[in-house]
Amino acid sequence: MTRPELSLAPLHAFVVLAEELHFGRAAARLGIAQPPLSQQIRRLEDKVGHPLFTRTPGHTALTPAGRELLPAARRALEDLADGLAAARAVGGGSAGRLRVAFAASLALTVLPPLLRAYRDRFPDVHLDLHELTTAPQVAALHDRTVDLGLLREPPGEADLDTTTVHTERFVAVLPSTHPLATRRTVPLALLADDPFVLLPRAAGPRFHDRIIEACAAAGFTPRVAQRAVEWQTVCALVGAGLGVSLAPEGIRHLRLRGVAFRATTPDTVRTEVVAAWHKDDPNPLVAHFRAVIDDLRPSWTP
Amino acid sequence: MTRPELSLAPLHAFVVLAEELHFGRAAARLGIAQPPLSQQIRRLEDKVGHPLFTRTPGHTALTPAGRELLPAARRALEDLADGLAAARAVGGGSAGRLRVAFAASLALTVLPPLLRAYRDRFPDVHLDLHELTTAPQVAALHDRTVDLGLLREPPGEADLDTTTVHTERFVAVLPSTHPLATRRTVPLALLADDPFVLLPRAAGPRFHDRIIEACAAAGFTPRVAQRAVEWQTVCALVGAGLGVSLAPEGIRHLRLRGVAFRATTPDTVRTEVVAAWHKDDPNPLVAHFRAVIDDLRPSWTP
DNA sequence: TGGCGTGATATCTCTAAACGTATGACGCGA
DNA sequence: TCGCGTCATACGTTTAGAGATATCACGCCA
Repeated sequence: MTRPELSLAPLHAFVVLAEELHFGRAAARLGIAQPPLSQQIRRLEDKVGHPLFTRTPGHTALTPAGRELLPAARRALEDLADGLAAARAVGGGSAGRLRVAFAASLALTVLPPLLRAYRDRFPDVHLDLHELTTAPQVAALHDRTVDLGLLREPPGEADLDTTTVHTERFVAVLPSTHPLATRRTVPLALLADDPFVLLPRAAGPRFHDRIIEACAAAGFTPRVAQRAVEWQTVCALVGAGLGVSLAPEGIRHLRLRGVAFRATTPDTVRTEVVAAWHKDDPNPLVAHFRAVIDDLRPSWTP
Repeated sequence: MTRPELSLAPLHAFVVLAEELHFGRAAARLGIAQPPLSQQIRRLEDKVGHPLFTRTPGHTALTPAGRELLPAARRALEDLADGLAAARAVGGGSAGRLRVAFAASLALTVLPPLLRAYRDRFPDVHLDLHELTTAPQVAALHDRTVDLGLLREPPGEADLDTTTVHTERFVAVLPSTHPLATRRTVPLALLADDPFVLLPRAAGPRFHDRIIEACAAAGFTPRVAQRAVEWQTVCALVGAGLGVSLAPEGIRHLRLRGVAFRATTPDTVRTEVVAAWHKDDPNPLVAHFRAVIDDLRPSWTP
């Protein structure tokens, strides 16, 4: 790439003159007087080294050299105008690409309204969605393969900022044949002797610990009979009678046969859905997504 | 087309910096000090309205907006560099398109070496060749659908300039059975009583008149028994015994069976092949073609 | 032949910005 | 904690060129 020999202003004048083929009218369209236009064209011709127009009295026409330069000039001007507009759109956050990771269970609850609201406001932003559990999300945020993550419980990493999207109560997941399934609400302590089906702790340590804490507060340590990586599987195992479980309220949307979801007491035990992003990420799309979260928060936390 | 908001110099700096991702090295490549580069980039960012680079100590990187602008800037710079080079080539006459008309009979004689020499010297010039008789050539030169014409006898038009490419003697075209075919040279006067086969006068009035004049100088007016639009046909008709003809020496190349070409006396009667072009045509390709004609002229006029 | 239209020229002003030197801020690694 | 690398800032100089007005040159047509 070599140093540019021309400037855009004279090239614009050139293009306009090539369209008008009349110095007076072209100057008017450019909003300048006629002499400066003559000068600009002359300077341009000096730089090119050859005349670009033939000026016969009463008729201005392009020379072959001018005809050769015209399409290039036009393309360059259009490219730059388009590129500038695109850069502004991206810079202003009204266009671009935002990479969002989310925990699988959120696809049933907060994710759809969030995406719909965001898309309504920024239709020119392309969303790359990645379903990931907590640990991979943190890693992805770390090496910048993802701009924003939606996960259960704040990850507590120094270089990540978070905001709460939503807090949920826990529900007890019971086989429908379970004696407690006849009650509307289940005190946690009554589950002390049941075997538990839980997610592996590594998938989301903080969330897992929250469950253990809740049980501890109720006076027992859950006996884990089985682990499964997805809520779908956890609930299916519960339905098969392998045990009970504690799950965020949103899991109710799964509606599996043979599985009952019951509110638990005390209802002080809650779990958070949070958004996380790289601290000081200058990407305006991230800020916009956060704004959408802030706007929607009241709508699902009554 | 709207007024350009950017200039090329800063865009060039932007592209170089985007390649180097290092202000010091980019400045060195641009041949300037580092502070001016910082300023140019800052001004550019001000115009765009958003940062184009993230400057974290030890690392300079493109922002999404910068990534968006980069290809447009690169394309614009390349387009203009290419366009400028092309315009210069065309303006300097080393490239472009030259439209040449020629009389059909010249395709056998002067045209091939002329085109070969021209093409050797200006390989990037595209030649549009049109076979036309004299009158259409003059018309085409007039409305600029042709840049240069090659024809027999100067057209004598006020707005056309001409140069002689070549002068030729006339040869008698005889059936090989004709009594005069036994001679090496044929005095024109001996053809006084033969019927003539000639081109239509309208195809090239001056050339036609030249033949009539030659006969008049020999003391007779040719009796035209037949007209034909092409030399090929004229000679075929002569071979068929419909008469004799007078033709420029170059027609010998036709070499038809049953037709003899014989030199004529007096040899003062000659015909000119001329090139014609619009007076004051600024097209350098025309000038170059004329130069090639001038260079080649000695080679075929001994 | 004298206006009219068109473009070129002359001259002046003014500003943006290109560039340099000197220096400051800041994180990072020894 | 002290350099070092890296980029930003401050400030001054210089220049290209964009713009204006006034005027000239020239062909054309009434």
